[in-house]
Amino acid sequence: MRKLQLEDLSKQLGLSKTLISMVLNGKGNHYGISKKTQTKVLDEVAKLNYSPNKFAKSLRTGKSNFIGLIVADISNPFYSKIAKTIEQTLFHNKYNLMVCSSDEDESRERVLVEMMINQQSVDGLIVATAHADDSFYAQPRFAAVPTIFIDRVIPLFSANYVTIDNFGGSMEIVNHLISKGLNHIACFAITPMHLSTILDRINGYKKALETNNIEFKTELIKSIHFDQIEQDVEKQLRHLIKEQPEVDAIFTLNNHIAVALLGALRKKEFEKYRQIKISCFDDIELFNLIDNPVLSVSQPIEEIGQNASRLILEVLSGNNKSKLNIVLPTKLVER
Amino acid sequence: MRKLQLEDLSKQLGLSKTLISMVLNGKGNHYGISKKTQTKVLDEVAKLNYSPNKFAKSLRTGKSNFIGLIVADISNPFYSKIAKTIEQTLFHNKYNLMVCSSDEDESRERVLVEMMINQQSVDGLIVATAHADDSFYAQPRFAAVPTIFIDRVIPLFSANYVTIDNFGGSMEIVNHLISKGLNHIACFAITPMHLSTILDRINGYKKALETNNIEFKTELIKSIHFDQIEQDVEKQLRHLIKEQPEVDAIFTLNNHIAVALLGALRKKEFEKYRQIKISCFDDIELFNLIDNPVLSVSQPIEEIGQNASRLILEVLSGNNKSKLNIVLPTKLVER
DNA sequence: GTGAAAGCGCTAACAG
DNA sequence: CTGTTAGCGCTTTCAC
Repeated sequence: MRKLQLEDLSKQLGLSKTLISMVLNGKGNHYGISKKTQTKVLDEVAKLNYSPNKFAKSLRTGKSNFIGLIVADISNPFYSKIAKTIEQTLFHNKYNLMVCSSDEDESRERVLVEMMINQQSVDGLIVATAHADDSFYAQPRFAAVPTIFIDRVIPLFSANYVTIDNFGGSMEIVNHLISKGLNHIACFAITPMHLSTILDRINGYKKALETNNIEFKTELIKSIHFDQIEQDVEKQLRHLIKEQPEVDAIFTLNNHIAVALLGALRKKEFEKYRQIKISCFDDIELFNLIDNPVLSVSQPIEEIGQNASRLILEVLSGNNKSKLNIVLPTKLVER
Repeated sequence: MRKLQLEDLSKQLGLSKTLISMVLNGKGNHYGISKKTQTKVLDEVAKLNYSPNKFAKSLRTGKSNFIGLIVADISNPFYSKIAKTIEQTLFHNKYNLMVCSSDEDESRERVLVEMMINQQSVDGLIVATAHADDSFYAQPRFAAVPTIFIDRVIPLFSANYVTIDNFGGSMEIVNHLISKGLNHIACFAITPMHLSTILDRINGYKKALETNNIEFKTELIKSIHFDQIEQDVEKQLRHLIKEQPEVDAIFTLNNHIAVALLGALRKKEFEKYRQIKISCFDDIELFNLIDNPVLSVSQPIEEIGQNASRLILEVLSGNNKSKLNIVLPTKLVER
C-alpha cells in the first residue's frame, strides 16, 4: 500500500498539485483560489487523511520544523521538565523536538551540535551547554542558526539566554542561614565547576558571607564530582568535620548533593552531626517528607522552558520583540 | 555562506558525486573503489566537515533515521530515564530520537502517531500507549511501521513489547506484607485504570490475598486520579480509615501515590495511623531518606530502554533474532 | 483562478 | 573502477 501523495489527490480531484499545495499551505486566498475549490480540496484531504511528506517538504523549503534540544542529561528531572514544557509549546506551533543528552561532555555536545547543524536537520537549537567558553559557539558558521541557551550561560558571550538568578538565589539562602544565627557555613559544590550556574552560586555564597562580615575560608568549599556524588559526599563530609568541627550549616549547590548528604547523615558514623542545618539550591518536593527541615530555593523550571520556546519561535518567525536575555528569580523555601 | 554540498566536494576533488556518495555510505569496497581514492575522499570530507543534507538523503532513501518515542509524560522520571537509555543506544546506531508526550490522552496519542507516520518522519515507533484496546493500532496501515510497545501492553493485541512483570511484582509485595503478619491490606490504585500495568498490579494484589485465604473486599481498593494525586489520597485515606479502621497496610500502585500518602500521614489528622505499613510499586531512592520504612518493588528501568531500542533496531535491520515479547522481572526492596 | 515545469540535494541503476 | 542520469515528493515561479 503506497503512501498517499499529492499526485494521487491531484488525480482524484482533477486539480493540479500546485493548487492543492497552495491550499494546504494556507495560501489559497493569497493566490485567489475560489472558496469552493478550497473547501473541496480541504475536505478531500481530511477524508483521505493525507499529509505531505516531511522530507520532501523540508528539502524544498529549507525548513525542517525540528528544534534540537541538547541538555546534560534528559533523565535529570530538571531537564526533563524543561523538555516537556518546550515540547508542548513547540507542538502547538507545528515544531517537533529532537532531544539529545551531552552527558556533561563538551566534545559530545560539539558532536551533537555539528550533527544537527551540518545535516541541516534543525531550524533552531536550545542548549544547556557544558562549555565554559565561547570558542565553539562563537564560530561564524553558528551565527546563522537561531540558538537559545538555557540554564547555563557562557560568560562574556553575547547570546540569547534564559537562565535563573543563581547568584541572587544563593545569596538569599546563605543570608537566611546567617540571619538564623548560623555562621560556620560550608558549601558543597559540584564538579565540573566551570559552569556558569555553579560559579554564580559560589559567588553568591561568598558575597553573603562578605556582606555579613563572616570570614571565608577555602576549606569551607568542598567539591563533589557529579558522577560519584554519594562517595564524594561522604568523603568530603569526613574532611569537613575534621577540619572545621564547628561547622553548623552546609549549603549544597544542587539537590542531588543534598539528598546524598541527608543519606550520609543517617549513618551511625555521622550521628553527632545531625544537627547541622542542610540547605540546598533547587528544591524538591520530597524534602517535605523528611524530618530534617531543609532550607532551599526553588527554580521556576516550567518558566525556563516556556521562555526558551517562546524566544526560539520569535527568532524563527523573524519578529523578536522580547528581550532576549532572561534571568528568572528563585524563591526561598523555608521549612 | 552556502551550505557545503556534494557538488562542491565533487569539483574540489575532481570526482563524481556518485563516487563520493558511495564512499561516504561505506559502499566503497562493494563498488570496488580503490583504497587510495577512498582515503582521499574521506580526508577531504573530514577536512571540510561535510555531512549530507538529512532531508535530501531521507527523501531519496525513504529512511528518516528518526525513531519516535511517545510516552505519557516525558517529565516523569520513569519515562525520562527510559528516554535517556533509548536516545544513547540509538545515537550509537545513527538514529535520532523524536520525543512526544501524550499526556495520558488517547486522542492526543493518536494525533502524534498519525503525524509521525503520515509525514513519514519516523522509521519506527516506541510507544508507552494510553490505549486500552487495539482498535487504533490494529489498523492495517500501521502494520508496516515497526513499533515496540513499552511499559503498557494492549491486551489481546499481538505486538512487540517490553514490559515488566506487574502481576508478579505486585503479588510478591503483597505476599511479603502478609508474611509479616499484616492482613488488612488496602490498595491505592491509579485512574485511568484501564492500563495494562495497573490492571496487572491489581490482579497481583488480589491473587496474593486469595492464595493466602484473605478475603478481598471492594472497599479496600481506592482509586486516585493521576491528575490530582494529593487531594485524592487524603480523601480516600479518610474514607478508608472510616470504612476499614483495622487496615494495617496500604499498597500503592505507583510511587507518586506513596509519596503523597507519606505526606498525608505526616498531618495531625492522620497521626493515629502512622503505623500503617506503606508499600509501593516502583521504588525511588528517596525512600531511603525517610524514617518510615517503605516496602517496594523496583523496576529495571534502564533495561526497558535497552531492550526497546535493541528490538527496534533489530526489526529495522530486518534480522529480528530476539524474542519480541519481553517481560522483565521486578526486585523486592525491603527496608 | 489554475497548471506546467524546474529544482531542492541526494542515491542508485546503469553504462562504460 | 568511475561517471551520467533519473527521480524521491514537494513548493513556487512563471505562463496562460
